[in-house]
This record gives sequence, structure tokens and C-alpha cells, in this order.
Amino acid sequence: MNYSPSIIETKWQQFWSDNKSFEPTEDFTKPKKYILSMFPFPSGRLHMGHVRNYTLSDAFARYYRQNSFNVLHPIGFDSFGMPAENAAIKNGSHPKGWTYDNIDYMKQEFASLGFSFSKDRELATSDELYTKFEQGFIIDMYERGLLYRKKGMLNWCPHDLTVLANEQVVDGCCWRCDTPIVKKDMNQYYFKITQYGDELLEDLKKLEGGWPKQVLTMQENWIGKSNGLAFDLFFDEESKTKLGGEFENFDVFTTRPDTIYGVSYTALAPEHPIVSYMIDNALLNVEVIEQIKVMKNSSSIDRQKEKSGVLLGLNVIHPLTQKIIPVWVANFVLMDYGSGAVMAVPAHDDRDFDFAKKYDLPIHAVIKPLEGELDTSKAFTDAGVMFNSSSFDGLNSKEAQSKVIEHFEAQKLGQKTTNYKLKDWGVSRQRYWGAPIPFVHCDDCGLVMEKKANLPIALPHDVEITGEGNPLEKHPTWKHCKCPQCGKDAVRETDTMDTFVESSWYFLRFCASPENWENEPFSSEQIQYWMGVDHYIGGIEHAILHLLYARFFTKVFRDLGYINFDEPFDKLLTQGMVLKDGAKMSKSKGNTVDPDAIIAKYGADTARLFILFAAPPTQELEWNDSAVEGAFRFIKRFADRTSYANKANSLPRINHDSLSKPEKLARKKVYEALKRAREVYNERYTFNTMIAGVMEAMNALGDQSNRDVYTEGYWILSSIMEPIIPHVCWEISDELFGRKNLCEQVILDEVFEVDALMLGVSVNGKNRSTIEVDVGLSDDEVIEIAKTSVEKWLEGKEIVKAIVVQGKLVNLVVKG
RNA sequence: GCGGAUGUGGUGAAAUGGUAGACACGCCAGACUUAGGAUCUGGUGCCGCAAGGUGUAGGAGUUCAAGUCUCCUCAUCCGCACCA
Repeated sequence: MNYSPSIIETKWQQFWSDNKSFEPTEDFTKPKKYILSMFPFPSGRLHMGHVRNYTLSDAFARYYRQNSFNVLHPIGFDSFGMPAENAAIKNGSHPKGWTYDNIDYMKQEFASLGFSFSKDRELATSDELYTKFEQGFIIDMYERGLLYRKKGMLNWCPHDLTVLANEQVVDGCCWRCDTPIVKKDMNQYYFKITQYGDELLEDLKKLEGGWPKQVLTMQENWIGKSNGLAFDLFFDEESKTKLGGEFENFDVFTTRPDTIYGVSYTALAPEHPIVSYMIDNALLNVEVIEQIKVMKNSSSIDRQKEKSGVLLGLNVIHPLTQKIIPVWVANFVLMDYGSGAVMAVPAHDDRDFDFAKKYDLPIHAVIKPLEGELDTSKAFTDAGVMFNSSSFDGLNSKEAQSKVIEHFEAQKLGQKTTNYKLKDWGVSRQRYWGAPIPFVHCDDCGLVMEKKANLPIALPHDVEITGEGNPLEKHPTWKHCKCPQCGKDAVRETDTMDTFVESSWYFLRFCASPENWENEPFSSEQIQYWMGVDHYIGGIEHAILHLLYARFFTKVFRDLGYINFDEPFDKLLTQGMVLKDGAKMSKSKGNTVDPDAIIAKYGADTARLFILFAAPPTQELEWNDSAVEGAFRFIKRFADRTSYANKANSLPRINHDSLSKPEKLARKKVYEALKRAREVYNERYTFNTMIAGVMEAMNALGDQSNRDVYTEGYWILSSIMEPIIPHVCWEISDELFGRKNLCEQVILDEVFEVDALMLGVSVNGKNRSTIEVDVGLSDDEVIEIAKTSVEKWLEGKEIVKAIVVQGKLVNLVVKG
């Protein structure tokens, strides 16, 4: 066959499109596979990371289709988001036009790569229909108390008049206009993800085995559960008076209750309400206020550089010793963890130690090592034995923790507490190109939900995107509406949602039959059948946020009664990055490779083959132009050598015993490749070794000239390779076999039966020779043959032991 | 600092405790050719003419047998990072 990729690929892409070859059926009695790649943001063009991602999912999808599964392999576009607005600012384009133009282009790129996506289920999250149902869910969540509005400290650019995400703040300045950002207290909407913190943590266990360990650990750390003691520290009388009776005490949290007798000061976050009160009521002198302001306004990076603090002139009483303890404000205390206040034990905490050294504060050691002397030149943070701790002296510090907590609880001084690093998910963005948050502000009724019947609350088209301020806020009419409750004039919420909201439920939407898309987000019958996602494939960069949010939504939807399972993604495959010259491909480095150019030069099959062959999917993939050539040459050879095979309607019958050695070997290699392929799809995902197996089989086929063996080889190999290089395989299969071989293949055991075995012979574990022995010899007979092959190394030695590993090797253990 | 991963030829990599380097790229030699960035054949871890020796970051251990299991050290990468 003369290999001409552009002709073959166009032909079969047309065929697949005309025949709707990749639509799932609605027959829910069939076994199913839901294969999903993380959908892309429509940035304009595909990059190699996308190609890798979708080539992987396509391989799974095609494999399971061959094996008679009902396969759902959908694609969509995560199409809301800032880049559309940035493009608008830069080029004067409209975000919507820009987005949908990009989608059209990328769809055509998908087609040119031969990806077997279901076309009927394509969607973009910026479609109004998608927004409609999403806003419905938001209302449900609000009714359940899972969405709330509160003030929060946000990064604010005073020039662009907008909130910035943390990653948009570069060196404390706005990434676009370089204006120093300020912290601004603003009303924001939050999802109460912390309510699910424990379940999100616990259910990670259900994902073990299906998800990479690394991702599970990252999520575990992100949730950051820690157990400890929370208790109140009460002010002395003088301090209470100073605070005008407004505050009696504050709350602190510690994971080291065993160090309680070592407390020598306490510290509040600069944002702590007590501190704010003192500033507001002029209870601190000007210099102190100035220092606190500096702490508050410095970026989190600066705050980490050096510890600093200032005395408030307040004292609290130690709950157990009744000693007086000074209260500091310290920049290392974070307001958004625990209660924003800590007890400080410099002897046993690195941070407290650094701070105490800097301000020359007393250091009281209360834990000593189990063995050896206590080194007082630094904090001793390991477990040890308590001393200077009253009745707790001599206790092991680990066991003592629960004893101290019990004591606090018995005396009603404090209680056992669990804290999480996980914070509620702030979802409002002061942006245009996102899903509007469906609320209305009414002077009389307050914050009111929209009626579901009024959804979607769609974006206005006539907006001016300048990058300054919120275009919805500035729009002359959009925000004015009637209160859904009382009917009076009211104002719409102009914040839009974080785009992570859309990607938190798109995998459910794909389960819905397109016929019902208008009427409902999805039906429980469809969800029941298709979920969970059997293989979810995407970049490791989504290990935390997207995957955590999607898990959260799944649990919320379960509790809202929409679905009845806990976890959305059964198996997760995180692909490695695509590199060139050892670095991540990026425009700024100028080391990108354009998929379109590769397809134009070599065809889609070459791109797909190279990407799967060059490295296992989870590893980084180094782009290599000459290896791409190699992939192309393999396909060409694969196509050329079809001339050695016969046309056939079924597998040729071959009498294995009558074959020559090379013929037998070729059959064995072919069936080994088939075995390997099964393993790869089912458990290992190492497509590179699978392809290597096919190459070996090809090489072995070339070492013999039996046309029947060749035909059988092509019947099987073109079936195995179809998920990887579909166009050329369909062409081959069509020409030789009328496409009858693109189905499940049966492994013939007869080809693995051999009459002679090659065994390695080693002496004391060192490989010395190779022997060929007949099958069926006893171990003793094999050992005898092995001995004669390594006489040289046995001379003057005594054989102490001989180990025969069936079919592999003989190890002779000698002495002397 | 905490957590995770990785470390094998010139390169990408393979090896499910059992003959390390499969498969490919590159390179070398040869064949065919007006030509070759096509195709085919052979070779290719390192040292050595060879016999042979040696070799999976380094060190120890378990085992008849370790790239693989255990412990320590080093290096690189990733994530989180003053989380009390």
C-alpha cells in the first residue's frame, strides 16, 4: 500500500463524520465505558499537551468500542474566562465572538487528528443553556445554605478597579498595569466547601488504586486536617478595662497541648478583631499602629521573609498556671487559619523560637528528648518527655496530648478541636465573561434569588471591555430589574462566577441525551448508567482545584437528590507535560511545536504514534523531531508490507506444528503483542511498551515469508494499532479484511507452546551462559546440561545448591 | 521546613525479585542508486586485540538471585509552605 496520509486521513475522517461512527447508543442494557479528557479552554489553537491528552482518551475510547462497549467519549469547551476579555482589551474583539471562533477552529483541529468524540454532545460552558442549568444549581445550593455572601479581604487593583486572583498579583502589583495592589474588604459569594471537608478527606480512601497516589496526597495536604486543643485566654483586669469591657478573652488553637506549660507569650494576627478595635479606638500609639499597618499591607511573601511584631500592652492569664502572659501582634500569625491567634511556646516551635530570639522573650523548655540532652540553641519540636509541667511531668509527650485535652475539658477550659486548611471557595469575579450569579439586591427584601423560571440570566452583548471595572456594573440597563419577590425596582448582582464552577459538573451534563438538553440538565437514568467516569485523563496541574471542586459538586448534587454516588471519577490518569529542549513548551521560550504543522507534514497518525510511543503517559515527554520521523517511517513500513498479506474475511487457519522456527516466532510475537495490548488498556496504560511489542511482531513477521502468517499478523496488529493510528489501520483493514478485524481478538494459546526453551545459566547469581533444553526435562536433567555449559566456572568448586526457575534460568551456587 | 516522585547507554526508554539496556532515535559500516534527508543488511553500554572484566546516582542490608525489596546519603523535579 502506498502510504499517503493526507488522502487516507481525509477519507476516513469524512467517513466517520458521515456515518456518525462515534455516537453512543441509548441502549442502557449494554456494558458501558465513559472515557473523558479534561476539556480545553478555547484559547485559539491546540497545543501538544492537548494532543497528548486527547490521543490518550481516544485510544481508550476506540479500544473499548472494538470490544463491544457502549462508549461515551465527549468533548466540550470550558469557554468562560479572562483570556477572552484580555483578547477583547488587546484586539477590540468581543469575548463571545472570539470564543466561538476559537471553538470552531479547534473543533476542526480535533477532527483533523481523528479523535473519536461524540459530536452530538459537544457543548461550550458559555452556552446560555448551560448557564441556565448552572444558575439553577446555584439557587439550589443557596437554599441549602451552601452558598453565602460575606465580606472578605481581596486583592484589589486601584487602577483597573477590579479584584485580582492571587496568581494575578506579581510582586505585589497588578499583573497588567503594575499598580501596587491593596487588600480590600469586599462582599463575596462563597461555597461552603468546608462543610464537606471531612468527607472530601475520608472519601480519598475510596479512590485509592484508581487515582495516582500523588494526587491523593496533594488533596489530603490541601484539606489539611489537624487535631488539637482550642481554649480561651482571658485578659487580666487591667487589660479588660483598657478594652472598655468589649473583650474578655480570645480563642487559640494548638496541636501541641503537651507544651502548654511552656507558653511564654501569645500573638494575634494583625487583622484580628481585637487589634482592629484598638486601632479604631485609639488605644495604641501612632508608631504601633503604623507598624501594624505595615504588617497588614505587606504581601504574604514579604510577611514570610522576616518575623516582626509589636506589643499591644495587654496581658492574658495562663489557664493552668495563672501566670501573666503578654499579648503581641505578630506578622506570622494568619487570620484565616484557626482563630487568628496563637499561644507561643518558643522552646518547642521554630516560629515562636525565632520570634522570641528577635525580641528577647523568655524561653521555657517543658519537653526533653527521650534520650540525650536538650539542645537549647534551637526549638525542640520532636516528641519527648514532659517536665516543668506540674502533674504531667514524666509523661510521654505524644500520650500527654490527650491527657492535657481531657484536663481542659474536665475543667471547662477548652475542648478538643479539628481545624482544616481548606477554606470556603470564593466564587465571585468582577468580570464580564462568566456566568452571572443569579441574585437580585432589593432595598426591601435584601438579597433575593432569581426565580428558576427566569433563568438563564444571560449576559448582555453590548458591552465595552476596557479592563477597567466590571462591564456588567457599567452597563446602562442590564442590572436594573424587578425584585422577584416584591416586584419593586431592584438591581441585579453584577458579579459573575469563577469558571471552576462550570467544570465542576460538565461531566454530568455529557451524560444527558441531546434530545433532552433543552428541558433538563440530565436525567437520573442517564447518570445512573454512564457515571462514574471510567477513565478521566488530564494534566496534573488540576490535581487540587478542579478535581476537588468536582468532587465537592458531586457530593452536593448527591445531597440535593440529583445523583446517588459519592465520587465522580473512578480512574484518573494524569499525563506528564510535553517538553522541548528540556523545558515546557511556551511561546515566550520559542520552543513550541505546532500540531497543525506536524499533521500537515506527517499526518495525524504519526503525531499520535509518536506521542504515545516516546514515553509512558504519566511521564514528561520530550519532543524529538527525528523520533517523529521514525514514527512516520514505521507507519509507512506498516502500510507498505500489507503487500505480503492476503485479503481475507476471517483469520486464516494455520497448522502451527508444521511451521518453521521463524514462522512460529512471528506468530508468538504477534500474540504476545495482543496480550500486552490487553494489559496496557486494562491496567498499565504504558502504550509505549505496547507499541514496542507491535514493532517486535512486525520485525519477526519480516523474518519469515509465510503469507498466512503475515495475514494473521495483519489481522491482529492492525486491530491492536487502530486505537493509536486509526486512519491507516482503517485503510488497511478495509482493503484486506473488509474491516472485519476491528473487533475483539482471541488469544491463541497454541502459539505459546514451544518444544525447546532458552535458559540462562548463572553461577552464584552471575550470568555465564545460555542453554537450549527440551520442554519436559526434569530439573535434574536441566541442571546436568547447565553444568556442562559452565564447566569453566565450576572447576575446583563444590556445587552447594542448584535452583531452576521454570522457563527462565538455572542458578548454580558454588563454594570453594 | 513538610509531603510526593524520579535517578538505567550518546538520546527517549524497557525489564510483573530470575539472562539489564527490549523497542526506537542517533551514530558507524556495508548494499542498491546519477543522487539520497528513500529503502535494505549488519554493528553499537563501558574497558579490552582477545579471554574476560565491569556496569542501573553513592553506600550498606535481605535473598540462591536486587535496577526492582529494606535502611542511610546525595542529586534533580513537582506540590504545599510561618497552617499554630
